Amino acid sequence: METSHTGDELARILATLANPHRMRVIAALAHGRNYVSALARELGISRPLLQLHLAKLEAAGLVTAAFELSADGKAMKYYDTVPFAVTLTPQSIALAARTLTTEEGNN
Amino acid sequence: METSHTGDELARILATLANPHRMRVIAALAHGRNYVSALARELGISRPLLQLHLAKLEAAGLVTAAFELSADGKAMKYYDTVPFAVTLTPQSIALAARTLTTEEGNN
DNA sequence: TTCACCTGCAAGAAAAAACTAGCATGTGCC
DNA sequence: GGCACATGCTAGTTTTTTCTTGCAGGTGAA
Repeated sequence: METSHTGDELARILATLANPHRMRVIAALAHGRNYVSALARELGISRPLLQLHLAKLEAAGLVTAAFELSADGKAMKYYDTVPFAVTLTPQSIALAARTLTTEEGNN
Repeated sequence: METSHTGDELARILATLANPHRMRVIAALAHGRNYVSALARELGISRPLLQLHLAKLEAAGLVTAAFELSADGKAMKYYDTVPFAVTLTPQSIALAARTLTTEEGNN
């Protein structure tokens, strides 16, 4: 299920996952999709903060968002996890590092 | 080769790997061990900066350091990669998230 | 209309990470 | 001694990330 990532993509994925709040978001969504207000209550964090983290997770391609109308006509934004599988080894890091574009330093 | 990590350990590993310089350090060391001054020249970064990154890599358990005397009696600090293999999936993240200690928010 | 729920956004404060510059130590060699 | 190489550390700046606060919009139901 995993296309190999560029160095920049991998760096972004790792940076995104390396955050307690975002790990908990992934954990919560792994149990099933949810909309942001309910998720904020479940995790005990403010909604703007959760939206920030969800935006980063979505930017990294780790979750997806979908609008849906609830039974009573409210617009709900549902988030769900994207199935991903990334294996980290010194070799996989070395391979990804070849495609890093981050400024000057090529090795 | 991988003992399962706590949430905090995993977060630290990911945060450590999510940096272009440190990815390049891993890549360089994957080819073979090296000492810090030579490594700094190879990567084209300042030695203090490299030392900072090496310290973080070592703190995360991704590289090891060993002192050695060169032929002409100079003390050299050699670094090498530690073989690691971490697989990231929504499920593995969810599992690790259970052991996060980062303050208040338990889900 | 008012209340309770959903969404979005942005400005500013606070905290953490990255990076630079500089000085210290020691060695062997010319 | 002076030069070239190795190491270590720290103080201060810059940059990035995180988080709060507060406001905007919308819906349906009492």
